[in-house]
Amino acid sequence: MTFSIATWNINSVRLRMPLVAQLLTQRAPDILCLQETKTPDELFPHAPLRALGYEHILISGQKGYHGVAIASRRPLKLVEKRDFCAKGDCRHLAASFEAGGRTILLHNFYVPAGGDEPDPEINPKFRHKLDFVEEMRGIRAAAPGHDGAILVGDLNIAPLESDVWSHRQLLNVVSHTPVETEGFEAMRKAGGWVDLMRQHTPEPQKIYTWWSYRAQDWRASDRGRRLDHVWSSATLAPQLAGIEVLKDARGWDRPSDHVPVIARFALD
DNA sequence: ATGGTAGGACGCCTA
Repeated sequence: MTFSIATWNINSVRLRMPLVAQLLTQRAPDILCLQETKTPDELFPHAPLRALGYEHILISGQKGYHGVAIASRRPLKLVEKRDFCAKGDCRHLAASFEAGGRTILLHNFYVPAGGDEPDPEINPKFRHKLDFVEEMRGIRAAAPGHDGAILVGDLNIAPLESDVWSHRQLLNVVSHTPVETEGFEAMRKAGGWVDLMRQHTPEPQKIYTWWSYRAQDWRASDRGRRLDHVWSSATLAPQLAGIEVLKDARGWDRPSDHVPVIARFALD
């Protein structure tokens, strides 16, 4: 059997529910992970997701900022909503589900963007981002009681040179500074996670999942970054059948500045 | 070196 999971920073789930419906209708992933839903739980748009067959929905939302959600065709069990950095932000959901006879643990993350100034001494938002990534070391790919784990989300860091349009020009830009990229890769490896997008599309091929709203012509200038990620435990990495970055979604009507990433697994 | 756009909520913060 094949199993697919999509991740998308949607930048307001209420405003962009028509785009979510378009994605689900066109690609029908088994599970959709959303970030930046910007919607308190009591106002989350359950009905259109259920109507499309996504009857199992977990949400962690707050008014105006952040917020993550998981919508699934198959049953989900809530495992954890962890309050990273104890700020009360809604930036994490963990759930387990069954696929191909395996019990899989899924983490959905929205890592803080970190502000503009890449100095933790003068910018508390950057300090928060570094602390958050450090705390993610506690999230392990080897999960007791599970046969494998998947971690997706907007991690707001582009770790490799080929994850940005210009490594040299972004070295001092938040999302690609050495303190972020080195801490990020160290955290990923310490947790036992495999970077599935790079397993499927090795360096030096460029991968971008985000293009700024501020570009005059995002497609022409193509100054993108890979801020969204799909990781798995080593137990699931050999089953990866493909990864697709839906660049076209950046050109949809009133788009998010991030595009969906869909991973497909072939589970026996 | 700078400013550029977008969303939530309605002044200004965050991305």
